[in-house]
Amino acid sequence: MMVESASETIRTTPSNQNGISSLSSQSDGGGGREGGSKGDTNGEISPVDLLHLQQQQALQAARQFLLQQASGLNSPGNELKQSPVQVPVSMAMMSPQMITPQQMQQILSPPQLQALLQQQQALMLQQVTHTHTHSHTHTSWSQSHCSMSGCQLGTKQLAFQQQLIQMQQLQQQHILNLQRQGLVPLQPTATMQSLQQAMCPSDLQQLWKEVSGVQSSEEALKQAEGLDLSTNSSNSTSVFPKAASTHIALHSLANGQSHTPKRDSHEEHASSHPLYGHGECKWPGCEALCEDMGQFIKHLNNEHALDDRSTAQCRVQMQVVQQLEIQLAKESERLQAMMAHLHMRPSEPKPFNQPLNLASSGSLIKRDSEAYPEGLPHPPTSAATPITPLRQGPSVISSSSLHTHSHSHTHGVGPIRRRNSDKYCTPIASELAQNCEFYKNADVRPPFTYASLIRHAILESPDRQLTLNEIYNWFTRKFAYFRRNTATWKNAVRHNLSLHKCFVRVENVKGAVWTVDEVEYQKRRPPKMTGSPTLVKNMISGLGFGSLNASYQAALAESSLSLLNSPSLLTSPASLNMLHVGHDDVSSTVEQVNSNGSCSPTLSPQQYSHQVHVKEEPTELEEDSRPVSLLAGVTHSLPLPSDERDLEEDLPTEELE
DNA sequence: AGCTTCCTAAACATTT
DNA sequence: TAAATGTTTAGGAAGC
Repeated sequence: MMVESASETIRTTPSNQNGISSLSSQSDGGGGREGGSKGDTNGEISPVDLLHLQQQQALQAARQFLLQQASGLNSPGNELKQSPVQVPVSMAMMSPQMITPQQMQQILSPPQLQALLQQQQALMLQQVTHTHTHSHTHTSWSQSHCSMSGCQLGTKQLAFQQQLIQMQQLQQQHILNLQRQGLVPLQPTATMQSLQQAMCPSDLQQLWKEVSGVQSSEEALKQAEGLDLSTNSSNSTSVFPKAASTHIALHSLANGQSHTPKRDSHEEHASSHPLYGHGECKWPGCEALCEDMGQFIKHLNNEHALDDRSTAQCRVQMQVVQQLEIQLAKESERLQAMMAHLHMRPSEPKPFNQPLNLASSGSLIKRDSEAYPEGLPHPPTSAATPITPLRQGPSVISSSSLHTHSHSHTHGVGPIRRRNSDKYCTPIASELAQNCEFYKNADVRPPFTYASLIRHAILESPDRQLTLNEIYNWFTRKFAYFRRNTATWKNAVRHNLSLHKCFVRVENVKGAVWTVDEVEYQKRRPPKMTGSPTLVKNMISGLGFGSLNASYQAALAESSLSLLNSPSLLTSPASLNMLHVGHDDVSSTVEQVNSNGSCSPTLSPQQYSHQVHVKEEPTELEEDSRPVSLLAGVTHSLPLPSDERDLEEDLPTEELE
């Protein structure tokens, strides 16, 4: 019975005369000695022992054959064919993870080999101890171990060390081979692609076949005794992913050798099963054809029940998955480093509370300032990281500073396009805060409009007013890009200051300063969403807000929180109005929600606008002195009134320059 | 296609 | 007077 199993096992492997011949000699000798060994131990061979012996013989034969086959499959340059004597097959039998070095070399990618090697070393040490204290009859089946069984521990350890050394050599050889074949890049870290290539299906299949042949004596014993090991078969099969399960046109060794009658465990299988597909069992190394789900389940329970073999297969599968995960982690780490190098945000998992330190300027953008309306996508991030899941949607796509030079005018200063960004946008403060160093040092155009930059510069200033020259300085200080083509962009700045109503020129004793009329700024674009809480909410929950990354959302949440928590907000109609009009970016959208959804009744923009003096609407207030909203900033250096602060959208508390 | 926004350029006026 | 500052117009590009 087990003999049949063994023969079938051998038969199902691809024919390899050399392998078989060598296999025969090996297993024959081993078997003979095993009998003697058993006799020495028990005096007679029980039926169970006989079964065990036969099974182990068969398994050993299969293993040796595989070993030979693996050696034969090695590339011609691989001279590390291993003599069977050097392979502690018995150890492999005892430890399901144990795979012959040749097969490892063929099956696993370098990182996998690395991990497996380490694990194997540990197992070997275990086995050394184990062998030293116990007499393992089943381990003496193989010729190699038969000789070892009579040796002292030191000899065994030496053999194991040789084994380890050889495995390491094989591993290196394997790497070289793969590199020669172009399967593995010359870099130390293989890419996922190379990993997949290295772990081609046939390799994995071999691995599984090998593992399928691994059965402990305990299992043989249990099988002989008809023990039911399948009680947890469903768990054993479902718990482990079949990430690397493969389909190979080879018949499974396992199919032929497992004759253990297994009880049907009542697995609850739906119409589909992860291990069943295309009419065949997808258990690693098994390709048994199953006409239907019922048959498959029966097959699963019979052939892949909870036993040592299945456990070993699961272990290998786990290792495969583990290795893949490790590899994934490495690659992810590399990606992070790459992105970090390119100043891409996902690479810099900054905590939200990261100080927004604009060191060079000596100014700090408070997190409150992240609520600034305005904003454009994170340029470096969006520009080159289509993979980042955090920044999808319109805000991501917009112009990036990395490509702005590609179009338009022949000058070095390309247009600052805002497009989508202005609508869903990233708060400029957040953007700048997180990439201030980038913009400071890289000659990259910020993806913000002149207007938004000017506004930000003004709002960032302690008094929310800047002279033209101060605005210039802010530009050059914050952006390396604006340290050249000064005539062009300065002209643009002046042009924007004059053109946009949102910028209010205020005469000062020392000259003129520029301030921001927030209402006008918000009015720059059609208030598509103004006053519509539903739309706002939809936007937030949907495309716009949902497309923001976590930090942005956190910033927005915090900004909205600060708004809600702001006593002045609740007491200042002007603030509410101001919030109400915001529409062109996320922060203002949030504010809208706050005002429309959770705060007091909204007031019309007009109610607020009277406090702000727009250029084309000079009023008596402006005539006699200056707008109320500007008074505080211009005439006093005092903290802004609460309404003013709210009006300015959570402006940073002054601690700048 | 038309509208809007933005950018760039430039001319011109005003202020320092 | 020159430079800085401010205003305005024009044209092109791009998105909607």
